[in-house]
Amino acid sequence: MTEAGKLANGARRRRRAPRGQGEKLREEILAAAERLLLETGDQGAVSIRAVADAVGVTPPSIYLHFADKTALMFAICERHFARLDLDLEKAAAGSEDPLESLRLRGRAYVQFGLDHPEEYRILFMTTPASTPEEWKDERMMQRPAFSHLVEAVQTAVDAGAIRAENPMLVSFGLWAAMHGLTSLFVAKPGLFLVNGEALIDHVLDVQIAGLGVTSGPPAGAAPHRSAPAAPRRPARRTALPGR
Amino acid sequence: MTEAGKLANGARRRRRAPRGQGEKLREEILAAAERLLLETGDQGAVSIRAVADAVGVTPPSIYLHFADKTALMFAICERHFARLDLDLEKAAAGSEDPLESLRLRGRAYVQFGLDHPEEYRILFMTTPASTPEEWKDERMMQRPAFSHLVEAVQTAVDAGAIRAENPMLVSFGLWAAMHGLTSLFVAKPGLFLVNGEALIDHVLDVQIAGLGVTSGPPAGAAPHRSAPAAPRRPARRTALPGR
DNA sequence: TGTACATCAGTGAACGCGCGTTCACTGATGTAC
DNA sequence: TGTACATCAGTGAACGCGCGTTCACTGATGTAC
Repeated sequence: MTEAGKLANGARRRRRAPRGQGEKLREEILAAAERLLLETGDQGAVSIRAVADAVGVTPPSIYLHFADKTALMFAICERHFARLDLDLEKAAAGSEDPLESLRLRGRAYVQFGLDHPEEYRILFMTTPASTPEEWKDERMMQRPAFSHLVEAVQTAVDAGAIRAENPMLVSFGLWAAMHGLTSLFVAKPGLFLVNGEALIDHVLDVQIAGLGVTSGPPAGAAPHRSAPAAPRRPARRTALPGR
Repeated sequence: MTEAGKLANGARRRRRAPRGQGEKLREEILAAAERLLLETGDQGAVSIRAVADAVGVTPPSIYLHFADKTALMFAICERHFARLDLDLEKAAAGSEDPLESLRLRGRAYVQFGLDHPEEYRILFMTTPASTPEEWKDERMMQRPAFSHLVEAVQTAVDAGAIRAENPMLVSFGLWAAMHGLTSLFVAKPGLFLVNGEALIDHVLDVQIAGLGVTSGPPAGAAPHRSAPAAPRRPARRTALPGR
């Protein structure tokens, strides 16, 4: 039995919310869980018990506001997903030029991952097995963060800044490239021997330059003196996603 | 108490190895753990107990051959890392042309991730906190799989096929791009609405084309009619890895 | 102004689970004499 | 050829742990009369 007014860990117990304001605890739980996620940098360390402790409340209280642990984890992500879109839109608005706008978007994306590594991991680096229905697979593509990217690509295509027969494909490609950088930063913080900023710039340079040249029929594709453009090889059959 | 000759799960008990061949169990453990990892697709499901059961042996026996669970997990990866390098080298040898060779390398990389998703996850998508010393950070860059990539890039530069002031930077960029694709395939198998093969080809096209154009001073960088090349913006200060 | 009562935010204790790991031990196999 | 013994691959039982979740309950707060 713990001393009255104290929790197991010795922290002060939270004051009970007045009558109509039970919803306040929900917010406190979310905030505490978010903080834990960032501090520990470990999704596994964010247990129902740990969150309850951090809020100053007992574990069962969590269930007054969240159906189960998964619901809690994804409530956190819901917020960050909305924020990601906001960040990207704000960054993209930084330039009128479609290409530069795409660059800004790309940089903001990586920055988001650096600012919220654990959330990024949950959103984009975890297996769908632990993902609730509404977060599955295709549903993610219909989120604003992605559809806004597709629109931005389309804008650049319309302006003639990049050539694209298929804006969706280009969007996926851009996303994959930035995600590659971001997820490596997140998973292996000490990995890159080169300057991180320079690497981001380089990847964006290559993307932008490459998109101006290719992604249509490979007409004037060969710049500099280079070997002849590689022939499209027949698709190797494998367990690839997509149609 | 379980029936003699049976295990808890009812599976046949493995025959004890003859005198000098205790090492055989080590191989069997590795094989079983690998199989479990692939079947369940869940690193968490591969427990010491589960592996022991699969081999037909009791949990303590595992400790005759591996110091702890981490040692076991990374012994599995050690094998796959070696195999990744092998796959890449074999694929790259498929063409004399430096650019095409790079493409083949890239495709083989993605293929490796598709063939061994859980191992890929452990190698490249997990946090360093759970990574033993010799797998940390920079050490990974000294592995053959990466140094071979750097050499391949250098070869392409020497042939004049791509322009690169810094082959290391280019290698990281290529790796990041392919890793982006691979890790999304691994983490979100149903995510991509577009054809997977086409996406891989597209990303490679963009990379190769972009590398021919940029990565030096952005001289003749603007193809087609496009907005003027974006000025190098000053580095935003943040918690970026690298120097 | 006082009191009985309904509401509801939260508690306390316990559940069953699977985990990694340790420790003293067994018993078949091979060897020395 | 027979027997005592050393070796060592593997066992059986238990340890303590933290986890997600459930259930009957409490007690401060506000309201009706």
